[in-house]
Amino acid sequence: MAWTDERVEELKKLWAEGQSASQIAKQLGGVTRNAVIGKVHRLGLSGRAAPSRPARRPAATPARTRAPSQPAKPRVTARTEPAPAPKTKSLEPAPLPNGEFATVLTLKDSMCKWPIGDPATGDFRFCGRRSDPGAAYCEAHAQLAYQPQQKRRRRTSDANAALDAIAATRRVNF
DNA sequence: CCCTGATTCGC
DNA sequence: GCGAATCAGG
Repeated sequence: MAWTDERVEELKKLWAEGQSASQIAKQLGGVTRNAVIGKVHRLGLSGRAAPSRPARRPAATPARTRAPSQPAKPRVTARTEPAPAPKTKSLEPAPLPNGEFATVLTLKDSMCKWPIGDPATGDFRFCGRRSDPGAAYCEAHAQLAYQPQQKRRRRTSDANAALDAIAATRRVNF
């Protein structure tokens, strides 16, 4: 497509109306928005009302130095920090027989060993509820721990918190 | 990721 | 002169 007088006029009109380059390109057809922008600049009509974004330019930008041979653009994208903190919520409170919470020292074989809390911050204990001797967890936690593949499709936030706690425990004890 | 205009430069 | 590629930013 060539820039005939008519097309140029249409371009001027649409540009004056505040249409974006891509919109104009679409209406004119046969050209890309880049073509439109390029033409607009050549015609010397860049600035407009400001229908879209003002977006000020540093002007003196190193600009692009056409580098077809350039391997690739390193451009490091802001990295997201790993994990702030385990921060486990005690979804499953840890009741206790006497007045203390079950700790690694008081944990009995017949107690639920479901970890609760963050070992790193000290507020950590085990569920401690009754569990079948030899069984790792109480009935409630056993259900959380041993979920059928099918139902595990979507973990509950409780289960996730618990798993986090387990991971944290291992980090500390090993 | 969508979009915007701005710029450079091979054609 | 043209416009793809690229940039910088919303």
